[in-house]
Amino acid sequence: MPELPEVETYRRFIDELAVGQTIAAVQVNDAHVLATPEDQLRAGLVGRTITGTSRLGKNCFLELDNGPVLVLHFGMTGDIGAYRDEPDAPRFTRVALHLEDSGLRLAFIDPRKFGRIRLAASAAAHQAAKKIGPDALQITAAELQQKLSRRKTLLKPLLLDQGITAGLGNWIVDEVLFQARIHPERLGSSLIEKEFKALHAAIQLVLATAISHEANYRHFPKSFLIHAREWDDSAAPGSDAHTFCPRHPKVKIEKYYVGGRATYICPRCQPAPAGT
DNA sequence: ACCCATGTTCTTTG
DNA sequence: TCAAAGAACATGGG
Repeated sequence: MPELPEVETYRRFIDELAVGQTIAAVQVNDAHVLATPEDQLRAGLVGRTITGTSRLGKNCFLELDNGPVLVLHFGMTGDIGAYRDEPDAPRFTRVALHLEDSGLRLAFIDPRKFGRIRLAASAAAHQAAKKIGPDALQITAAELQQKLSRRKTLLKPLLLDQGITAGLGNWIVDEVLFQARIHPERLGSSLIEKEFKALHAAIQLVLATAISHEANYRHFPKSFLIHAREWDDSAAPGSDAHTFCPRHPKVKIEKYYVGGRATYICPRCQPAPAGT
């Protein structure tokens, strides 16, 4: 789940729960998710007060009263939670921050352990170190066009590249390209100005919609492609209406692979580029 | 038992 | 140097 809208939802949760709180202890259940050595992490966190939160793409930052930030990246299966007593700890809690004032524990949950927790000097320093581009909610249409228009690479991998713009993941890129009516295998350099505008508008639309529903895609509008994907294999036999294009009730959504990632398109809305 | 999976990063191949 | 595919990571769930 953790693409930009999920991470923004987590950030808001953390902001309400943890800002103003002092970290009493750092509980490490599985050091695998630590990108900063455990002793350094503990030294940097215990006794510090969380002063605020921010987000860049899929990264969430907890700002600390002495300057550095705690960076959370949720990988493919990361989540955030809170609990009071250890028996109530969510399954797969890998790290927990004990909050001094409320007595709550903030849980970093991650079954598959692709997520990472680290300390960085600042959000900007982390952005530079990881070569992360502008946040997908902040990037302008002109900036996006400038970054894509000289690239002879398939559009879908370009949009997934966090160095171009940060926060778009596999499901969202498919949704964005569907809303913009652009095929994922178009080359960046093949788009015309109008298409860049449509692409930028679609990014804004999809992210704003997802955030407003706290990333609960089951509540997304019927005009969204995601229903074809999510319910693809969970639908009862015989009820396959959701596998058709929201705009073309007789056109089946197609699934195939682009850049190794499962990709869903409407072949009518998103015509393939010539030569494929 | 087998196959798939939301992300990132490295390796290989062309 | 670039583009694209594949693999690796670690594990749960269908």
